[in-house]
Formats: sequence, structure tokens, C-alpha cells
Amino acid sequence: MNKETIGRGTWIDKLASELVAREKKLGRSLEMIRVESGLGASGIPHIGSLGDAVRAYGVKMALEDLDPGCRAELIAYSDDLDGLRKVPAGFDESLNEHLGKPVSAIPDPSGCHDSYGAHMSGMLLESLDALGIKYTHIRARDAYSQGMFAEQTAKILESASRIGEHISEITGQTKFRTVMPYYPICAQCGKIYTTVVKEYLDDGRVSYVCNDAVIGGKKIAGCGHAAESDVTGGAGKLAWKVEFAARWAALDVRFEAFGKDIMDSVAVNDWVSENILGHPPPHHVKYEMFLDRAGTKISKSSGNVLTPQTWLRYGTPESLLLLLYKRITGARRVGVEDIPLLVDEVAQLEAQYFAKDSGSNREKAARLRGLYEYVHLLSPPPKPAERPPYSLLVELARAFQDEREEHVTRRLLEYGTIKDVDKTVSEYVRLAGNYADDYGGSDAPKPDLDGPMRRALVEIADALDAGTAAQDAIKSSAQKNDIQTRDIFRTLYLVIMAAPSGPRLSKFIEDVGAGRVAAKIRGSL
RNA sequence: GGGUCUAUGGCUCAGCCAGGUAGAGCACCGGACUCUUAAUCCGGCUGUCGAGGGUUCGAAUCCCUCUAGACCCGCCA
Repeated sequence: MNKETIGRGTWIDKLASELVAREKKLGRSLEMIRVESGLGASGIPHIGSLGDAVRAYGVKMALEDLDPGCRAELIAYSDDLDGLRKVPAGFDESLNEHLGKPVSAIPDPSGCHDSYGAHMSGMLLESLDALGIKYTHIRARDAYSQGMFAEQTAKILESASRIGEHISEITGQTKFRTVMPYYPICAQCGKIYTTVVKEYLDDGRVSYVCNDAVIGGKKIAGCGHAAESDVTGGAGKLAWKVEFAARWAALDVRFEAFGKDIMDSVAVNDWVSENILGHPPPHHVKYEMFLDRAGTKISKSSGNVLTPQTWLRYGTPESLLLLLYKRITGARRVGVEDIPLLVDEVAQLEAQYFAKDSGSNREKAARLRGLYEYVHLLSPPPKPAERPPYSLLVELARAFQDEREEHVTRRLLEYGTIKDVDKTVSEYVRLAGNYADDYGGSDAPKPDLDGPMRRALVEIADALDAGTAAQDAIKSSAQKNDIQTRDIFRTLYLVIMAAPSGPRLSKFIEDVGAGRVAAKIRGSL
């Protein structure tokens, strides 16, 4: 009944221990365990793509943590020989002429990387760096041109008919019964999705024809070129249904997570890996897609991407790691509005982590401790940081537009929310400030400025200019115009900071300056 | 056609994987403090854990069936 907690008690530890058990059973060495994450390079990386890599890194950490004799490494593999299927929302239409070409052969529209593909995977690598995640980066283009998969490619193409039959059996997809699972880049037009290979020649070459293809309901024109292509020199790539297997075998990959959208591909690749390439396939875990708040899949090519960059504009790296590490099962609806929750949840975890008594449920406490440790990549800080509540910060940030950090920090100290100002506080103020600026008050109602209220506001503005204390000015004008004080306060908040509530007004007015507030009130009338 | 996930208080969800007295936040009610706003603090209310069956001493949790919703695959990657 009381099972011993595995590792640090999280799903990551459980997964890693299953993996170790399997490796031992297979009699393989634990000296270097490679875990892999495919990056994708054809669209703007979203939270889900990041999750794949971050979770794989979690498994890497857990492996080294569980077994002292074990070293592990995360391979981040950019699929930059994949062709461009669709111009992502917000990108220039001129990319249309490159549809079907490998993304590493398309110029970077932003001009900062050597190709479109490098730009896209670069964004993901940047966010991995921002999170402190270490990886070994491999680009498909380099791997193929160095002949990394030559041996596997040969074996696969030799067994193409057997593989085609199997694919048709388990996925219902029949095309590989007649077509080789390999796409050469057309030597004439540079496209990769238009080439069809019917024959694998004995000398390591394939013969192909460049035909029209339909991708995503859209026709991509082929150029009609017919030629032969060497399969070992980077002039083409394996189809996805068999390419993972080649990678796993060539790089000796022992773990790879996957989204449910590629379940079939993984099943085929497992079979190919085991039966054609003689490499026991990596241990897997399947995860659900991240959905946006409306419940639709986050897609790289339609506009609703929640990118790691967006998250990190408002939330801490820890909050993003928490999102990805707290669990792996279950469909996840996620949006910018979750960032405040996750940031605060880190604070809550931290409080529990440093609390003296761990509560009644030891197992649960251990899991939460473990989660906190993973959120800090297993190097938790020696002592808790000052972590003011995010919603309070947003509210204060809305109130103080100028010299924000100084004003907000002073408030926090006065409230007793924080005792000291440290790096975390200024980071939090900056992030919550971004949130307040971008999402501030848009849903706040417009103040109702009719007769008496209008007069009252004018009086208040005059009184403020005359140096009257804010509190007195508000009270007397409320009496004079027969308005509830609470209504005046409410209206003032709406006028001054476009929110129905806020910090105490008298101190706020003192901070900001009575003259400026008076001007703001007049400006709204 | 095939597959996966989800269903827990008014709302959003945790707990389920490794069974042991149903939890949190928000909302709401009462109180404290306050400048009749906000924030903070204390206390309180809120549940046929989607339905039915099974396993078990014990099921929100495991198994089966069903219902509802969502997503994915059946182009390509």
C-alpha cells in the first residue's frame, strides 16, 4: 500500500525509472542515454513544441538523478529539410514561391538567420536557452549531408516494399506500397514535396520525377524534371514514417516523447526501428496537444500561437517550466490568462518547499517538493525569494505608469507584501507591468460622466490643483453633489487607470502628483 | 472509419498514473482593519466526484459498458 516514492515522486521520475528498467532488461549500457526532441522548423514554435523538448530534458535530469552511473543528453533535432507546406499567418505572401522547398533552403524573411528554417528553430532554441536547458543541436541538413543516416537509409529502401505493406496494414495509408519513403530535392526546381521515387537503384541512388503535389489542399507545381539522386549526400530525406527510426538507430536514441497527432507515425517507426534496423525503439510517452482557450488546437500556421516568447514576456521561466512539468497527461487548454496563475503557483510551491512541516500526506508533499526542484532544473535556490502576488502587481502596475518599478516597489513595502527588494521583485514588476500594459483595462466599463458626477469631478480637479488633500476634496464634492463616495471612487479609478478599482487613492495621488491627476481628470471630461 | 483525452462546489480546476475521511483559488456571506473603494487578515457556505455495473475490507482513483463534449489520424510533416 505504501509504495516507496520513486526518485522525486513526479511522473518524470516514474518515466525515467521505467526507462532504466527497460534498458537493463535489454542489457544496454546506461553510460550515455540520449533523449530526443524534434524541433520542427516550418512554423513559429509554440508552447507545445517547447514542451516536447523541455519534458525530454526533464527525463534526462531524472535519469542522471536516479542512477549515479548514468549520463544523459538531450538531442534537439531540427527538421529543417522538411518542406514548407503553408505560409504561416502574418508572414509575407512572397514566401508562396518557396512552398514545397526545404525550409533550410528558403531565405529568412526576417533576415537574421541563414534560412527560414534556421530562424524558426532558432526561436525555439532561444527559449530553451532562456529556460536554462542544455541540449546538443543537430540540423537535418547537416546530418544528411554528413551521411549520418546512410546505413539506415540503405536498409530502409532495400526493404521498402515490406515497409509499405506494413504501413498500409497499421495506418491504412497505401501510398508507400508503390512509392519509396524517400524524397529527393528536385535538382531543377529545388522542391522536395513534389518528387516521387519509384525505384531504388543498387548504387545508392534513386530515380525520381518532379510532379505536381497536393499539400494541405493546395497544389504545389512540380517542374517535370526526371533524374537520379544520391541518397547519402544531403540531397533529400526519408519520409517521416521511417525517418524517426533512422535517427533513433543512428544516434542510439533511448527516449522520445510524442504528441498524439503523430501516434501512427511513431507506431510505424517503432516497427521499422526494431524489425528493419535492429534497434529496439526508444521508450515513449504520449502527450495531448496544447489547445487554446477556445479548445482548438494550437497550430503553427494559423494565428493563434502561444509562443514561448509570449509567455516569457509576462511570466517567469519557472512558471513556464511549471506549466510543462506539472503533468503530461490530459488535454491542456492554455492561454496568456494562465500566466498569472502559474507564476503564483510557483510561489505557492516555494512556500511549501521551504515550510518546516510537510503536512500529513508525505507522498504528496514529496511530489510537490520534486516538482519545485524540477521547476528549478534540480538546482533549487537555497532560500525563498520575495514573490508578491501577480494580480496585485498587475493592479499596481496599471496605477503607476511612470517610474513604475520605484512606485510599485514602495507600495509593496508599505503593504508589507515584501520585506526586501531583490532581483525577483524587479523581475516580477517588469513582467506584470508588461501584462498590465498589454491586457490592461480593456474590459473595464466606460465611466458614466453625467451631470452631478461631471460637476463633482471638475470640483475635485480644481481642489487638487488648489492643494486640497485628495481625501477632503473627494468627500466634500460627494456631499455637495449628493453622490455616494463609493461611486466617486469607482469613477475616479476608471478615469485615472481604466480599472474599476485600484490602490488607495489619496496615497496614489500623493505619489503621482495632484496636478497630474487633476489634468487626467479634466482630460476625460 | 480508427484513436486519444475530458467530465469533481456557482465558476476555473487540483486530487486519479502507485486505492485509505473530497480539496484549492475565485465568487458569495459574516467579522477585523481601513479613507463607505481596493488590498490584507480571520471565520463560514457551497458536492448524487457524468450514468451504470465490476474488483476490493475500502473506489473520485483500478476494470468493463454507456452518455456528452473536445481533439487527433485516415494529405504531409
